[in-house]
Amino acid sequence: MQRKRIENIPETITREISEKIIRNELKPGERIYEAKIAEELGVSRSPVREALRILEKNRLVELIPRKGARVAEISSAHIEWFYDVFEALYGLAARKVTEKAGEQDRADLGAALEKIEAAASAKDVEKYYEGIFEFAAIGMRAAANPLLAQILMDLWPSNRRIQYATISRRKDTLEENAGFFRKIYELLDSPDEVEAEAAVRAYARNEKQVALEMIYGKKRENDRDGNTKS
Amino acid sequence: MQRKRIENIPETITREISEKIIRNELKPGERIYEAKIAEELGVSRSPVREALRILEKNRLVELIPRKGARVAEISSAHIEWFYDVFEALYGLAARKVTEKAGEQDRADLGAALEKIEAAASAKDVEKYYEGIFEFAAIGMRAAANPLLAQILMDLWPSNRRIQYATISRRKDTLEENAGFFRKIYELLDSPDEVEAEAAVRAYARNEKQVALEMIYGKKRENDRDGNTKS
DNA sequence: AAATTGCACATTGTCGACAATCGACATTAA
DNA sequence: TTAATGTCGATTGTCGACAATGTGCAATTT
Repeated sequence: MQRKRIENIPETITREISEKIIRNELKPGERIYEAKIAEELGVSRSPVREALRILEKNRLVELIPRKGARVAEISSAHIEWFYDVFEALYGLAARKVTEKAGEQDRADLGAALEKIEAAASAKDVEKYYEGIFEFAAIGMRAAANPLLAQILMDLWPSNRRIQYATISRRKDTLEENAGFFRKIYELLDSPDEVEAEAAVRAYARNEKQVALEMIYGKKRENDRDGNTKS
Repeated sequence: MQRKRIENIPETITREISEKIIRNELKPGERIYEAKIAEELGVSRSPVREALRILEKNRLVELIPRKGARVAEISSAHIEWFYDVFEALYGLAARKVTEKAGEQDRADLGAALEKIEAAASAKDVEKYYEGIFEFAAIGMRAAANPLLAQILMDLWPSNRRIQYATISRRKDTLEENAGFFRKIYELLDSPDEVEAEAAVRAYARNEKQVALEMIYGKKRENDRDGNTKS
């Protein structure tokens, strides 16, 4: 008997609004009214309120007490802030994975990588995103740090939002990007966790660069990048 | 008239419960009932519910849907998880501070450092904690990354909780600890952000070590699993 | 006309009541 | 005795109504 996980009402509402923000149907700065959402979905305001708190955790909305909810802004500064944190935390995750991952984890990561590469060569963006999500999720499990996992999972929707904004250009760079994952995968097996961390950090910096150039033109040169390759 | 920031009811409740958990008056694993808290404080369950979500963000309680809230566990694994994340994020913050801090920031950091050192030589633990909180808060501002700041601030109560558990032993090591902050402060001024990051990471690793030894003794030498229940 | 004040409306915050769900216990059957 | 099942109390989830607060407009004053 399939004990299907029943989705909460707040989770459903969260997903609903989440998608709209990621797809930019709800614009940055736009007000979100509890009563309006509640009526649209035929529920009371209580679960809507809870959904808005979850969306705040996901950094998709900003809540101001007694003033309400707005769709979170997104600027070049936001993108830098996001990827700097992303780099630090996924770097840590990579180091932990090389230290702790077992056979099963490595096999699962390999399977996810295949999915990523298949999607990349087929230029299937949806499948590609599914793949990197799986890769990340398996990595979280293997890193064996639930606190880290939860922080990163809370941040994932913001990641998707930024990626979505750059989706048109991304179709061309899918295979190049998949290359990062292969490299990461191979280094996760190495005995040197520093190299694995470096690979993930390089990926994060690349994502940041792509997003910034994509959205705000290429107004930033890498003066002193410090990218030491040995 | 001082336009003091008015504290929300949920914030008040959060602080109330927060203190109890940090002081270990509410034990790990203990159930927290919405109705009970609501009655004790003479409010309805709505603000209590919201307070519990905030406490979940602070990692002081764990919420399980349709089952309720429990005081978060605290084990050697939890401590390792916490300080690994702490190290990665404060390391990032340190690097950013060396890059971005202005004159005012550095002056404020210096003032906070003085407070820390004064409290340390007076062996005033409360003042010492105030000092390091200020130091961290100013650092957050100087690092100029609100996302990072918010994540770290959400984690602060967990930090306090772990430190509180080791408070008795800490009185002796206050000055040694203050030394870390002086070193960090001096390196934040150096042009080399890598060294500043390294100093902060060393501090984090030391905190982890102290907490682990303090709470779990040195029982973890040849025991790879560490699962010794009596 | 510009600034200030007061008022009306829109929106969030809080409340008490009811519904849905979970866990423990007792009852029954093998 | 032990395992399965039904029932009951306790607890969380949801609801609609009311209270408190903030916002924008209009009237008033200078």
